[in-house]
Amino acid sequence: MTQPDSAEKDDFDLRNFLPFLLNQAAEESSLDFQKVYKNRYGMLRTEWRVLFHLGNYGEMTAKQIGERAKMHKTKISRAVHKLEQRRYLRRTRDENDRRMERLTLTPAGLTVYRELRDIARDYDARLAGMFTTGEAALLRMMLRRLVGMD
Amino acid sequence: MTQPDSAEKDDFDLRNFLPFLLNQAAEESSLDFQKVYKNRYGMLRTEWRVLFHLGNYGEMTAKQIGERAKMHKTKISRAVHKLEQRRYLRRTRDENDRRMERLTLTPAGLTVYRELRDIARDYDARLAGMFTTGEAALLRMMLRRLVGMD
DNA sequence: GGATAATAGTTGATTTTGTAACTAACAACC
DNA sequence: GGTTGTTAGTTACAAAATCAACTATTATCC
Repeated sequence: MTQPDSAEKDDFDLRNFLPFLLNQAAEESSLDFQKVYKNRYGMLRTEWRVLFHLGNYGEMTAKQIGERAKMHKTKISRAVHKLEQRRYLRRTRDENDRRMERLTLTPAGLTVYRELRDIARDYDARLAGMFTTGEAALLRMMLRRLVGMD
Repeated sequence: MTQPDSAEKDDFDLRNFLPFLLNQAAEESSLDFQKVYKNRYGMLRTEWRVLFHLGNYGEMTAKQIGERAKMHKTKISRAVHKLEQRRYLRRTRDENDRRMERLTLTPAGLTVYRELRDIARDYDARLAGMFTTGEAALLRMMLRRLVGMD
């Protein structure tokens, strides 16, 4: 592993490249939590995202979830189907605009959501525990800014 | 979108959940740069990652790349094949241990690497420009810690 | 030194994602 | 009020990721 670019100065360092670091961190930070909803509930990432949105925000349409989660509508469509099959959510067509349907969690879905939410909360605390309170707050703030949430 | 959990206090906020935020930020921050290597060189994410590792660190084996990039070996195997087809890299079997092969960029591969590296550098600067110098440094530090790089 | 286990990398089958075309319902415009 | 354009969501097909089984080579250990 010699530097091929030692002649020209290659001051670029992949290990500090933000998109790379963010991807690594995202991957790493999702892994343990993923095991829970995957092994315990047989859910995919797309599915828990939909579940979490409905649990956290309440009734939403597929469109709205797509906007908030930045997920493509086909992913959502399929996730909704799976969650419906498992009786975690119910869909009711909007009578004012019959193109869209209102999605809500069933009691069973809400139970699962609450369980996963509690685990998520602990998990988040564990991650945040790697930093001081101020640092963690700053981290969230910066990530929100990167995402355009502020 | 009413809060279904208003009875019990649901102080969990998906918008501040670190794994979610990290995923969003990673997605967002990869998108623009992805367009470059995708549209301009027809490369996949896996492929530019391998290319960047070889360009940035010099000669490596597939195994080593897998460890650093936390990519599964099948992904790497396929990415290496593609890059080889495009004559961006060359593989030579290690004579001491004939199971592995040393991967190096060809001059053509190095040229592409340098071009993408420069774009990456600019792009990174643009992202970092959303924060003060100190904040950006802290962000990188925190991400590295999350990834277990420190 | 020969059997057994481990390692580097590949291949094939399955699952998941991405892309584009589609249906159904509504909106806008003339 | 009918044509044209948009929007919500689905479906079909192609591309890519995941998982398990495989080959070839080296290491271990009796």
